Amino acid sequence: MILTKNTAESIAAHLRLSILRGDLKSNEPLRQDKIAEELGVSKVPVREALVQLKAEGLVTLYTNRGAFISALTAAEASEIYTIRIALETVALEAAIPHLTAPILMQAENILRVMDVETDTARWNELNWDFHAQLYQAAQMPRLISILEPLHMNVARYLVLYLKNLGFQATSQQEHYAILQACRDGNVTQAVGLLRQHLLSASTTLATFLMSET
Amino acid sequence: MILTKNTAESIAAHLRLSILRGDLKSNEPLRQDKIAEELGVSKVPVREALVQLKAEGLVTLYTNRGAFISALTAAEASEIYTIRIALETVALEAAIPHLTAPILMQAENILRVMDVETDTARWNELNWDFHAQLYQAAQMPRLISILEPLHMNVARYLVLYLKNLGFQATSQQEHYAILQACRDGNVTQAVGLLRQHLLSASTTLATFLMSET
DNA sequence: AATTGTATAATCGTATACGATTTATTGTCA
DNA sequence: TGACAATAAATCGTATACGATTATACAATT
Repeated sequence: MILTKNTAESIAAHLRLSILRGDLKSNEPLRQDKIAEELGVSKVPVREALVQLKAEGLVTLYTNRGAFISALTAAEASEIYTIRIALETVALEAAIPHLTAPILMQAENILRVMDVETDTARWNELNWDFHAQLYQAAQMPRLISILEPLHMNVARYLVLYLKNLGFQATSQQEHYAILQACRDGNVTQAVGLLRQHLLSASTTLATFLMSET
Repeated sequence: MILTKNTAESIAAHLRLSILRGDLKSNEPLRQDKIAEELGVSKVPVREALVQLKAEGLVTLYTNRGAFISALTAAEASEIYTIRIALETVALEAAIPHLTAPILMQAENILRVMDVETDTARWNELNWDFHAQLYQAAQMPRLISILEPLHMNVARYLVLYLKNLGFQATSQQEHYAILQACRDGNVTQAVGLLRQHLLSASTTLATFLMSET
């Protein structure tokens, strides 16, 4: 019943983290033999992992040419945020009635850790943890499984921008505001704040991607 | 640059169609050896196809136990429709300003074919073709790639219900109404009609899934 | 009769091997 | 020198083989 991680899933998790952490950059080729050798496995599970990552949009597969880290255009980033806004507002709206004290406490704890986290990649992970912590109360696992790869797709670019400015500070203010609205059970305000939060991240990323040629 | 269909993708397409057409029923096991033998290939590409279908939610993989056609509970079906409503209304809204005469014509042609189509499985495919025809004008490929498997997940159950009642007739009326609103460029009405259209399908499926014990 | 244990069969997961395709390199000719 | 063909190298895609895991059948025990 429990699905123990097999080799392919472990490889996928490893590659996912490498992409999120920026160790693997956009358009970089992922050589099956090389990955297999590095991890001490054969190509077959590596290929299965790549198929999985392709479904998540993190890599692009070209037949007989191999796998490459997907690059995001400004238009694609904008599309992802449009989707995220549509889905995350639904998730939060559905979640708020089911938020309990322990959930809110845990969400706040994540924010407190983020306040003092200096590693941007780690901060990025915690960022999603905070959002996911709230959304999971909606009891919509498929919705979350759709959101997760969308988040990762933009997060790996945002992480490059994080160190630049006061993005993290602004973001944290918005997080605390959203959390407070959730505590108050104010659905309209919480959803509105979340939309603004995502929109500001969207424009930040858009300008960043534009500047990159 | 062009991605020619490799063996795994062909197998995935074949299995997808078998699931949609109801040849493979819920909870039915998918034996890798059997599929490989039937299609005259080895297990490796079959496994890659199964990983792909798992990502689409059509099959569930248990480690060392194999693949099974995913079964849908009433709650999961409801969740899928919640997601679809959120995304498809966004898609239609974004699409309407870009709808051209040829697109509208093609959409109407699909509806005309559906009017006289007796094979429910084929009708089901055309149903998605109609919606996708409109959505594609939104220029949001990732949104459509998310919607497609969601549609297939519920369509394979709806097809069982189609023959029963005047579901198809009602559905077609709604389709024509949506199309007309699109022609008029009336975004509010089109989106409202679409929401109603999906909601009625959702309740239809919910009652059907409830009746199945 | 129900339950536990064991042997056997079925099935899965992955390493290895090899042919097919693409990419890089070299060499030839205008 | 530059374009282009031929060859070599790298890489991919898939079949085969085999150990590992799980399911099944049946005997032994309580």
